[in-house]
Amino acid sequence: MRFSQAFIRTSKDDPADAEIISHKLLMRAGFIRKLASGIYIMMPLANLAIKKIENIIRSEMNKAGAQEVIMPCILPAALWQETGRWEIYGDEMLRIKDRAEREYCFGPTHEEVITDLVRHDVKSYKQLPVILYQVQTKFRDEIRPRFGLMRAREFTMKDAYSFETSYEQLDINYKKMYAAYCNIFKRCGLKYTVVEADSGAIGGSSSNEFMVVAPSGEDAIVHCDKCGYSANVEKATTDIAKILGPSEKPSGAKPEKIHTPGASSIEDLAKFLNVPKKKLCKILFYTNGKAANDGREDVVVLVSGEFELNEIKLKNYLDFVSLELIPSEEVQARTGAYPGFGGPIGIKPGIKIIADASLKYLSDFVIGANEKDYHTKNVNLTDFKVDVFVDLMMVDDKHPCPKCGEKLEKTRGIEVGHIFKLGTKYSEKLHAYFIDESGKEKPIIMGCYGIGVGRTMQSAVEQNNDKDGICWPMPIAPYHVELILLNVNDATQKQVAEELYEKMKAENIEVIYDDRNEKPGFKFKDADLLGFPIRVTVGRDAASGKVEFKRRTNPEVKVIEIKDVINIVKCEIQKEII
RNA sequence: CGGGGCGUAGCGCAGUGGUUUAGCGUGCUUGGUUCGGGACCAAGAGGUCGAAGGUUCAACUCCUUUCGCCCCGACCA
Repeated sequence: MRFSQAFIRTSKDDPADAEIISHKLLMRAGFIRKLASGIYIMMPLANLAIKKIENIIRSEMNKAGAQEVIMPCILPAALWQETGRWEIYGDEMLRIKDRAEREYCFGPTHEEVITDLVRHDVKSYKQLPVILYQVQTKFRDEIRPRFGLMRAREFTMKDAYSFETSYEQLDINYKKMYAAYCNIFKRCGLKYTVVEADSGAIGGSSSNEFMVVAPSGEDAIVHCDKCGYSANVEKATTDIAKILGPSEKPSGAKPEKIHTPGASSIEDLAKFLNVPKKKLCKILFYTNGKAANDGREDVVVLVSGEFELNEIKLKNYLDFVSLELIPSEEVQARTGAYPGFGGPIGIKPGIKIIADASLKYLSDFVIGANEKDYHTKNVNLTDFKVDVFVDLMMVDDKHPCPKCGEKLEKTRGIEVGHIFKLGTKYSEKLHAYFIDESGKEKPIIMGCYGIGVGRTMQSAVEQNNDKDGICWPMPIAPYHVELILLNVNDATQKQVAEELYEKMKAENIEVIYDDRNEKPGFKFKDADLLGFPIRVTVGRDAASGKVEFKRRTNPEVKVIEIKDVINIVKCEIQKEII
């Protein structure tokens, strides 16, 4: 491609509405343009990178035995009504009507469609297992789109779905997809980590997220360098026993009210009583936010004073659409507890008491007495009723790894891929059944596997840039080589550059040739901003048969013989494309 | 949806109730000089000041409504 003819416009200024570096760079370098909030145009350069990512994905999916299909974007309401998600999906689903007032949505995901397809075409165990995938546009009406392609409303997703006759088969396919995903992100040149994730609303027994490590990531993750344990904080846990010590037998001492004036926080109380936080119990009051006459549900939550509550875990456990703290002035009336000095003894009947798993390690602990300025000490689990114990603690980077006890590291990540074991959630609702060897009808077991394509591209930029611009990893770079003619008025330079350009094209080298009549500095700045991995500069040494060779990420400039250019370039490209 | 901010030339921004012709930088066009890290000179083109309504002798400026965009939160793969 000749730069002079390319549809590329770069800018010196950061766009006003971009916040993170990758968004700024993609805008400045002319890769993407915003059409509306969360809706972007892929310019030619972005399209080239996207297509490379898609092709890496395709090759790995195909290698893993998956088959590509293309499902529609416009999906009829009826299917979604069958699974109940027409209502559940809520405002995030973009709904439309046709001229006959028939309802459709713009597909936010495709479990319903693919399951519908399979229920019609698969009848026998002999047709299973099968993995189908597509690379296609999704629309999710996000409450708050942000950071360019990171959280767009319209975006390209590779979504795959597996169908099996047994959980053993599902495990095999899940592992295949896991491995394919590792290959995909590795081949894209990304530094990524796989974390245990909460399967959340989609359900299922197991779920992993593929995270590109970046400080701007929207997800917090913990990682253990020693054993490799990695998890989203939504899901992560720790070695509670190691922190709280082995559970001791209750001493037998009777619960006793103690005066603790003004000590309503765990901090104050620990100081006032001069006891470690792990001898204290924290109590919190949550609600689903509904009105009293409209299905309101209030719950009491207990956590060891040593830990913070992880609201995401709590919300997922409760399956509340909304989780809110009960306003402190209403706590007493609604739960019977005294805010600041609340305790589980004396809670109104009917209010569920949920305890973090850490409570099992507590004995003779201190908790509020439901009376102003009083706590109760020597409390044990035998002194009140807990409805359920659930893992609700929030992991911190001072906590030990739940698997090996080493200290956990906390980082942030961008979720570029997510894989789930779905089980029979959709097959049962949509009646996607098969006949097994013994002639029995059974629901098909399913898995689903997604990759955000645009997000993957932007993550690559987020992870590979410097003060001058983007540094594309070779495998997904829109062009491998930028060939720069420094002075278009110098006949020798021009001839050398033109010949090199033609030769590179003939050798199928992906090259963009900066033949514009611009000053050298201007071209260098553009080249750095655009960030193609190899720069070949035809300048003053052209007369003596030499040009310059430079890698984007290496400041060193090598002067090489013109006759060697093709070989050197090809060699550099080859060694970085897996 | 709550809180905050912003809509003025392609982009980034200034600006003011009373010079009737709305500015700066950059980008764009033309001519010339330049040519190794975003050159210089000159001449140009480009705006219903987001939209609608109102107040006023007079509105880009004040008021109301509305649309759009960004940030924080809630929420979400």
